[in-house]
Amino acid sequence: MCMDQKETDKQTVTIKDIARIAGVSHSTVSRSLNDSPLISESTKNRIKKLANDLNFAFNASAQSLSTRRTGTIGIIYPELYDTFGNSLYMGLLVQGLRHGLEKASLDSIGSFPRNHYTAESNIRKLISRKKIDGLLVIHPEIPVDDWEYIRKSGIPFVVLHFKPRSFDYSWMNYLFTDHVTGGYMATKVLIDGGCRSILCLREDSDEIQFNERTEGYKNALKDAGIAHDPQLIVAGDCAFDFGFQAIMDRKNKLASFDGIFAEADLVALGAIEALRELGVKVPDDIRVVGYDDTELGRYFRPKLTTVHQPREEHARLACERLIEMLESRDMRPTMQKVIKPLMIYRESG
Amino acid sequence: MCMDQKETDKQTVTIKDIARIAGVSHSTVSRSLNDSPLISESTKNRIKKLANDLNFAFNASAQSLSTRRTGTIGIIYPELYDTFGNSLYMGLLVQGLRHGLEKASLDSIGSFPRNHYTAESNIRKLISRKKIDGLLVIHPEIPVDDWEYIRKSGIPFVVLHFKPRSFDYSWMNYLFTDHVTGGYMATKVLIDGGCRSILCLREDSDEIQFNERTEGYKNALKDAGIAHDPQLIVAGDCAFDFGFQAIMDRKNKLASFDGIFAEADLVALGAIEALRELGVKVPDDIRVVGYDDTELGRYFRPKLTTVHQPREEHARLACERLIEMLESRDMRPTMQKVIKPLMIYRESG
DNA sequence: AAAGTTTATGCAACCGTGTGCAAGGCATTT
DNA sequence: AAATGCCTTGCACACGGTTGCATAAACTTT
Repeated sequence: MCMDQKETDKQTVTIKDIARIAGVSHSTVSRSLNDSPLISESTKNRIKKLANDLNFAFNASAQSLSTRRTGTIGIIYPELYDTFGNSLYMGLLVQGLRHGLEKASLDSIGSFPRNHYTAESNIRKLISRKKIDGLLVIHPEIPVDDWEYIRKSGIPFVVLHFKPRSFDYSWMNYLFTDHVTGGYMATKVLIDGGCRSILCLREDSDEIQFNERTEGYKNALKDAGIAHDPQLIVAGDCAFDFGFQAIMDRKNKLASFDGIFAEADLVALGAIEALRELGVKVPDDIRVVGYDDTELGRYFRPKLTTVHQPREEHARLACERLIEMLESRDMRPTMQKVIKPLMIYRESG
Repeated sequence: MCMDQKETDKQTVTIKDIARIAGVSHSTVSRSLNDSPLISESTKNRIKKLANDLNFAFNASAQSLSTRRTGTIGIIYPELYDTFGNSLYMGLLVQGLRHGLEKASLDSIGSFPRNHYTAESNIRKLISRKKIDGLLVIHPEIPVDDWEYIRKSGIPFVVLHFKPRSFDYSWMNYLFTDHVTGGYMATKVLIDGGCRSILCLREDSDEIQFNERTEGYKNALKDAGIAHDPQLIVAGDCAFDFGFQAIMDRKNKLASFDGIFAEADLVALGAIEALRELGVKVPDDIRVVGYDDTELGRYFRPKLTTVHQPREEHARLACERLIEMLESRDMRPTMQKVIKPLMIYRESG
């Protein structure tokens, strides 16, 4: 009597349904839809048309179970709200990765290394439960046992942006930025602009990338024959307030430096704001160079001279290599790139 | 002789392996690990211990195929790089959602509504292929046919932040911000501060949320008995440069307004920068109020007075409702919330 | 025309897990 | 001692696909 029930409850169509309607076996349907050369063109076309008419779609779970391919990649990246500058950079990088994966019809599960609530390893869970085919890792703090697990699992992966600390990455496929060169270039800009005493505002952590930036800073000074003054290196957390406060703390000895290398754009902007309030002109009195080339630096006046990390290129290359690994199953570290950053000359430095 | 082969190639352990080793059937293992009351405590414990020793993990695909549950939620959200302000807001919101889902052991696939390369609908694909159990939608531009598809599919979902245009959302579970009130509050702050001619810098689109903000602006003027001057509403794309340029374009008639309501923080900051260059004091000469409470406004001087949207609360509530729907299968729109934003009083307005 | 070859299809097993139902074992009841 | 009932477990099928192998049909070759 009531047809609604049947209409509404209609299960989604499977290859068996198609097989029944077309009067063939479900194997034939499977092969047809997968474009197997074993099936005649005429049958294939008939089946394909039918599948299309019925709005057929493969059941991803069933297909994965059978093929051992999920069509999903895990992207491990840090919480966004750490620091503002990073959050944007990270967002854009992940965005780029998503696009790269999309091109190959791959979905992406975004995740943090550890579960926020149970301290369980999200990475292990995704791998062991076979939810993903591969991994893109962008995180400064992957625990050693997770690295170990990733390695043993043999899952294809590419590491981006953050060099693993306390774990050997020489066998991995990776893509980093040469922050030594970045720090060097930034400092060089200041030196070339006539600065002789350069304040370095750096992140207060032993994250490799910041150490490298500082190393580049020191190298540039040395090459220019400028004695390195440890007093001029100040550490804090990479945020606007650190830059602002660092300058305010020194308002009575502003003459002690004539340039500032801030290891993050946001810190540079904080410093500039403080200088402005103190009536110091940037870049006329003090030059300032940032790092990261977040959109921020383009907006504010004076426009920020900064170091650009080529995130689009990073994202593209990483996806390409990962997809290659998925297909070839060849995990050898054929991509170990350390990309040189780019100096963006604007007004502040 | 050579055991390595066997050790290395060891397939992942399945419940059948456990069954064989424990000398029981795989059903017993399945039931034990799922804590079925049908199995005796002693057997359960034995099996669980064994599973643990063997590092067993369920195969997600197999489990999904059988249970029709993937444990994965799709999050549809816009490209990050649209406008800077939005990108950050979006990132934080998505972050909050991830955390909410994590609490219930749900993974999340992030996606855009349309594939960037093939113009195919990512939403339909995720649903039809049964890759996800539910959907969190944060996007101003979901195509009508996608909405239609979502509705027919019967999949649980919650809409956040963007009211669907050109599609009836009265039957959906949603969580929006009351931007009329937001616009009203922002404008009221200016009026209370003594402003009588308020420039409104709005997004040049017919996105509902911006229309609402403008509506609130008009309402506030009306309530204050101020005649509304259409000349004072200027549209542009919500970015720093729009705010900057809008002021620069009016540098000869700065006396024609004494307050600015910018419908996005970034626009407000652009305007403030322009005013600063023109020697106009904020808030002494002209008051400025922004919208969104992106971290930006906290940093720059004068600190931005702005309208805060409670994203943490949005994220939490949305996840709770979605999880509830997943469990109860009751899709009725019991959550239709329009949350009032919060005025953040700082220095600029 | 018979044998051989190619092409197209179906059968059945498999991927790893969940679950209704039957059945065996044991304790309790009559 | 037989009947009853509960607790525990296994069997077998289902979930929706893929794929090796057998086989049937069509086409060549001699």
